[in-house]
Amino acid sequence: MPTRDAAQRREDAAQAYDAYLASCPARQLVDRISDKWVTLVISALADGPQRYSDLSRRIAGVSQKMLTQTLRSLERDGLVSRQVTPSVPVRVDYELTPLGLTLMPLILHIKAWAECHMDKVATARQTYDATK
Amino acid sequence: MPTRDAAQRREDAAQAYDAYLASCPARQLVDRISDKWVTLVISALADGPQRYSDLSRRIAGVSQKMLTQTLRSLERDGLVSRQVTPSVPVRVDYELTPLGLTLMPLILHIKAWAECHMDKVATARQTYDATK
DNA sequence: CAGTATCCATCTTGATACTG
DNA sequence: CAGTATCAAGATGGATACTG
Repeated sequence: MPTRDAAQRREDAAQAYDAYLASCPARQLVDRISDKWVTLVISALADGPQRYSDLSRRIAGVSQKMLTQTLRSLERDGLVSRQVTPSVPVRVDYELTPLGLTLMPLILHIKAWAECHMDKVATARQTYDATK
Repeated sequence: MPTRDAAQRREDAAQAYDAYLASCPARQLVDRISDKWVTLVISALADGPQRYSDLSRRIAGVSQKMLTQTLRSLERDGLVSRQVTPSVPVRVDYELTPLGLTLMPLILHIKAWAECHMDKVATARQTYDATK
């Protein structure tokens, strides 16, 4: 009789994996930019500081909840800064931080790859779907 | 009375946004690499062809369902090829396609950025959480 | 203007069991 | 070995209503 059954081993593997995930910086970044709205917000802010209402207009289709949530998480990660002007009505501007700016080229590279190769991906999909 | 109420306008915006999403190649790519397992599978395959069982062992914590699902989607996108050897028991090897290989440098860049800057992100998170 | 709070549908994920 | 099928649970996101 083994000291560990299959379920136990699987649990161990899952825990080891979680630890790996938690310590893997690339994984964390991917989790970050993989958010549905993060890249859109960063792209929008690439043109300079924007007000909350500007962002919600530029990123059509985003709900207040998601926009706020995305901005909060980016602010928490130090990628975006938030500045409140206590006028009436209140005005809030968002801006990429220096750290956020270093992430920009990365997103541009992704865009460039996509623009070069996504047509091939689309073709591959059609071929695959037709074959299936 | 306006010809469109607020709900109507929001719906229009959402549809326009969907159309934008559907036609935006960068968006599609982000959707692709943002998958929880895609980057891990591609990283694993960076070292060369791997069998299904090898992959499931290297990417500890992935369920059969998710591994299969991820491999299928990558195959569909033309990023990974699947080769079946009809022996007994059957053997299946997965390998990056030329297209998949062009995606590699991108992922390496992401890794490089992460390794350089994620400590700052971690610090920013701690500061934010402490302030809050 | 710039949010917060709540509810609810849906999508995703994983555990489990079974198969050629 | 390399899957497929099914079901339950948690995460996700959007609609809606309200506020300093």
